[in-house]
Amino acid sequence: MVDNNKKKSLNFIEELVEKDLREGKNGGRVQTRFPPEPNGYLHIGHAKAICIDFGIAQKYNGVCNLRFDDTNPTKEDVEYVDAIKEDIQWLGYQWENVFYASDYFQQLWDFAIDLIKEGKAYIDQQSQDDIAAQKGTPTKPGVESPYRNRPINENLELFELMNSDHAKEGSMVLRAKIDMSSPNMHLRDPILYRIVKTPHHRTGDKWKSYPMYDFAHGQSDFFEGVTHSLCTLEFVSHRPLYELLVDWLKKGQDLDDNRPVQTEFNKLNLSYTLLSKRNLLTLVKEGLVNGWDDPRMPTLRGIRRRGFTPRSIKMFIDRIGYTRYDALNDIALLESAVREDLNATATRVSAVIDPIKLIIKNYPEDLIENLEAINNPGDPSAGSHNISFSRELWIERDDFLEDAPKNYFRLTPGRKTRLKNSYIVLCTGCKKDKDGLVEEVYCEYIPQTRTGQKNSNIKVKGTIHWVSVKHAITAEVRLYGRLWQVENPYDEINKLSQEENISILEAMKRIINTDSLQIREKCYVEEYLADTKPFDHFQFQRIGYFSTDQDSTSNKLVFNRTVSLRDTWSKLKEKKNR
RNA sequence: UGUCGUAUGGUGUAAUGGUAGCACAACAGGUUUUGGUUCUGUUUGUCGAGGUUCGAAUCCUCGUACGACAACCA
Repeated sequence: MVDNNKKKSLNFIEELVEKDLREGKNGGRVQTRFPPEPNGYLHIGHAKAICIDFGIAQKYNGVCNLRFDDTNPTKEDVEYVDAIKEDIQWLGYQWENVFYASDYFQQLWDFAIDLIKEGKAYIDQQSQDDIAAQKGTPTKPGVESPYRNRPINENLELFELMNSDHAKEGSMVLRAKIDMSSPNMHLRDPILYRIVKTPHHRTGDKWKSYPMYDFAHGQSDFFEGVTHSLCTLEFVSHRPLYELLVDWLKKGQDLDDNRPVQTEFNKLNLSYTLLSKRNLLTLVKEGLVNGWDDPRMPTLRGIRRRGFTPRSIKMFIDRIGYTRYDALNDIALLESAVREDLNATATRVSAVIDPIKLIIKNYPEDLIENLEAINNPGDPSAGSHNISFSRELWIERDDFLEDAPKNYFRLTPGRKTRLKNSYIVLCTGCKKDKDGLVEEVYCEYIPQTRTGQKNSNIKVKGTIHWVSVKHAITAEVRLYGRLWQVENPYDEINKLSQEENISILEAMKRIINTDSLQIREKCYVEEYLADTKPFDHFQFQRIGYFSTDQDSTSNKLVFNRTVSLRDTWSKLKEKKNR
């Protein structure tokens, strides 16, 4: 254990686990599971679940298994199974075993037969609509199905039929006989099995009927020996059913020992971010983004491509915590976490993303100086690398202003500015085209002011970065902004589509930020970046943190902006303008 | 009009009947060859009304607000 004086307080789940351990429950065993349905890519909301599922097991010397909840073949695919595994491992977690709910299809089927024999389940042959209508509403009790008291033998026969070639989708379902007037909708004779004729990605066409989530989940937990079944708050109302089915399964034996207990925590909501799987699918299908791994997507693949690190995601999740309050977390918290991580680890380089030429009039035409650039000022062990300096440099258009206010610390005629790692220069003027757009900026360097030289300590307010024109490598830089214009896109989309009677897609189009991707094709980066590999992280000094894109090659470098640096200067400007 | 759940600064989260603390954000200042980092300081909070108690964010009562639940999805 790390010796930290500040005791970090436990979240309510850790407290529960410690209490169970103290009381000797389950023989001191802790077992969790991460149970995704393989029907899409994992997103940052799943990361929160992954961190608690695997984290609890790690912390309490337990086991965490990966279980694919693959009970609906119409939505699932192996493609997702592999992607999910990769994403979990990228986050830095490793499961003990991989299980599939489909491994338990036979056991579940046998259990269902037991229930039928005990008179606890029956076949309903009504239409979907009729069943829904009889279900009542949260405030009105339901009505019992006319098939509810069908003889057991008939139920058994029909259940067998449900798994035969003669089964017709929608013709019948198996329901639990519980209580149609329960205030809890999930207890109003929930459907246990339905007929699905789509082949399953693992069991092929062996099964024609598949268990519903509620019939598979708790039982799977029980079969595996899960002690702590952690899930999100929307399953709170499923818990009584979960418990009832486990009771039925255990037939009253050892009721309290080695029984999986469901505990719910708040799912992740992030401002300006959409995390609904359905809606994300729409984004991809409609081409509103460039695939699941688009750096604007909240999928783990998107986030990774954007340049976020596993550590930053864990830091973020650790900070927002686990509670039972349905919070909306500020995206700024995630950004601050990645800045903190990258600030400590990213190599500082120079890149000019809105170039304009700076000519040092009094510097020899063909002189090239080799200068040293510190890799990370906060970490001396990170070392340094070389950069080339010459008469013509690329600088940011922003870093010159012909008519500057007095608090502007960069190039403006008559003022001195430091060129990072190099000389102090005196700005002398610029050349403009016929439209008044600045084409070139001129300056003179001041001798003996280079880093390490005798006049290098002259006080200058501003320092700007640069890249030598002769040595620069052209690169493409992709800048990302928020994908959504509103703080809570999910709510807004639903509200819009309801109030204005438009489709979800239409509603999405209304609030999407059409300016969320800005591609800068002609940027200049220093030679040091020539052999960068995809997913490398850098700080482009004075601009932000950037990550090499997966499409980047030595012929065409491509970088993604992960997040900008904190920028008190532009904040200052904004305030003035107001 | 039911059941369940939740309310602590702008956001999130601690305090487990005993000094309302932390992170992010914001603001002010110092350091700085990144208007970055870092350091120092500041502002802002217990949903309301009663009750129990020497003492309540915490326990009780009644309100209020918000969220979840009516897929042959998970």
